[in-house]
Amino acid sequence: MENRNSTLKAIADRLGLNVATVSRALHGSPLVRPETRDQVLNVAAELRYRPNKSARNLVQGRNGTRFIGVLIPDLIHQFFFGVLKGIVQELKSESYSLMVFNIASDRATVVNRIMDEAPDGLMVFFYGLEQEERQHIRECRFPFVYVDYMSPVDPCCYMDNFEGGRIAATYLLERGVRRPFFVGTTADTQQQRSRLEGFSSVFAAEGISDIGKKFIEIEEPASCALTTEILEADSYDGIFYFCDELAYGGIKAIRQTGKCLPIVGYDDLPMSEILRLSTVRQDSEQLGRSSASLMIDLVRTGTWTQDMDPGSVGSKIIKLSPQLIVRDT
Amino acid sequence: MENRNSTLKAIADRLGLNVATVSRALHGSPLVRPETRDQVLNVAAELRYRPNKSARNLVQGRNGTRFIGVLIPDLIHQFFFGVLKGIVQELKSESYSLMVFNIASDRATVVNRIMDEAPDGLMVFFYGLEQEERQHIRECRFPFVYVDYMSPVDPCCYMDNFEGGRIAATYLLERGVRRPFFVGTTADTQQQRSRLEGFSSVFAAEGISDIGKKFIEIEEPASCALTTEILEADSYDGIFYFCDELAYGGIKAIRQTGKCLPIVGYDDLPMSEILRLSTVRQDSEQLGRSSASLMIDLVRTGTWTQDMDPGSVGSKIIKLSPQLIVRDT
DNA sequence: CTGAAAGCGCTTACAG
DNA sequence: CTGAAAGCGCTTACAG
Repeated sequence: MENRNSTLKAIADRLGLNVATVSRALHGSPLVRPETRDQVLNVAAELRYRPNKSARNLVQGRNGTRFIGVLIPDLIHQFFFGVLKGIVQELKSESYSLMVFNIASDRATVVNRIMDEAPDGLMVFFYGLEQEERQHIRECRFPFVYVDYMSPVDPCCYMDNFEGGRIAATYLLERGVRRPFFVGTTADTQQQRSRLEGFSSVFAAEGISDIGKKFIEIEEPASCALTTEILEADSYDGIFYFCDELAYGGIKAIRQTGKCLPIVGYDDLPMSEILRLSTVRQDSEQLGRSSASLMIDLVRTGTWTQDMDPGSVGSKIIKLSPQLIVRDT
Repeated sequence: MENRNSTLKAIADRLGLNVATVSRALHGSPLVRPETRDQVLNVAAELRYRPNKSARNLVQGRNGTRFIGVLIPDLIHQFFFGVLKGIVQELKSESYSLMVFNIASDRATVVNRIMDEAPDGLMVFFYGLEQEERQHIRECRFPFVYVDYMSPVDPCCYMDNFEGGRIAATYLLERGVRRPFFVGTTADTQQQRSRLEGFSSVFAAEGISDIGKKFIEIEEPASCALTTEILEADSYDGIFYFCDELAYGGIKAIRQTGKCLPIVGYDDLPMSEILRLSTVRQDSEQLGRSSASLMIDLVRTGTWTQDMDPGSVGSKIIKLSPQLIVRDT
């Protein structure tokens, strides 16, 4: 029950003034007698007057402050922090604020909420969208860009996960691994599939097609337990973890069991350096910056995705490369 | 040069229709002939028509979607991520979006931008506000709450830093420390002052008033170098770091020099567990959740800070306690 | 210093 | 099915 806001008119009536005068008083115009102003201010406070933003924007010819929307899932993954940081950094030199929409809040209505808000652009940072939701977004009346998601037909900024998988495989291969294992997550994402494909392709080229796999929640204990199993079974001689967070569990297991084999993570989170984890680095901040930069470009040029011709989308797709970081594992 | 948006009228004129019809067509009203609708849709696309949100909101009597603003500095500190995560989590069960304002974007205008946006509430998460800026915010026409900042006269949700300092001191004291050192940061914040006061008070009670101090940037190498100096000078027998990120440098220095002394950090970032750092834990997510919850309470009850009487502010102040985590350092 | 009036762009009864 | 009109709450010339 949102109690109806009081209006200029309410204040004016109360004081026997005209709305124009009230408006002026509220804006500290010099064209109003101090006593009048004070009266107005008092009544305004009493009535808890809040100006109607829409009315003001309408008359002033601006469509509200400019802002970019970002659609994310709950901030579950450390990696998101870097991305968000990059976005915020890039946006700060522009006069755009950032509106965060949480897909986990109310999945069914969030896209409508976004449309209501009509952001100047939308950055979609969520892997699990349904086809229908994608289409819905594509039809929106503002530009959008996928962040960390590869789409051949939409503007996007993504990390080359296939290449990342290849890098990990090559590293393990060079360290003598012949029976590789992949520890993934239960979320079947494009990222994971690509990494695994890239990873497999390298081993396949060496005639190694039998890759162990298991998919678990991103939790250190789970990963530690799984790694311990792997170590004890002794059937694999190297592990590629979908992400560093999983690899940390691996490090722990290796320490505990005293056994040793090459492992490689993914992301290069801050703590990986300290743990001396070899990993495939994704520069999350750069991803954020590049995405935001692309977004702003689209907004400035008014490039609605829905009426871009397929040929020109290509120039709006940014691929960033991961990088091997060799440390002690 | 924001090119003026085309309006309903533009479309109507182009087709010799009335704006009402165009409006209906755009909303898929059944009261419009399919052919007319298609024409309208085509012209709308061609003209890149975007409805004026302000006008629509105005006529529909809603003041735009509800959202909470959060004023933050650049996402520089890991700790922020947990807080943000907590806020987003808390907000998701409510129908509020989150608008992020970066104080680092344009310090001079950001408060005005916020006022323009007129959020339903503002969460201020920034330690370094000027007195004047505080006053400005206090006069805003919406409720606000300070996050992780202790104010006796404003709604706020903060961690008890004095107590945290005491906890750290007590821990070191018990481990036999008599010549403590404090490694702080160059940013002279309320947080740091309180921690240091709490820390000092415990040692003072033991007749130890000579506490070494140095203030540096939050960078691992800097902290490592400083710690190395301290270790080599051999004048201090225990170190309290303002935050875990600084303590990590300390751990490194201890490892490198082979010398050893008790150290304690602050925050309990995820990697501290793995590094086995003893630390004073702040539950950043809880801080986020509690702050957001307080914010929503204020918004719902329409509690403007500017007209709360001092007596009742007390109930709008939430103090959260840090907690000692004993590990190997 | 104050008021009456116009108009921002839209939606929605009210008439046809 | 379509149009003419009113009105949302505000700001700002234009008159006094």
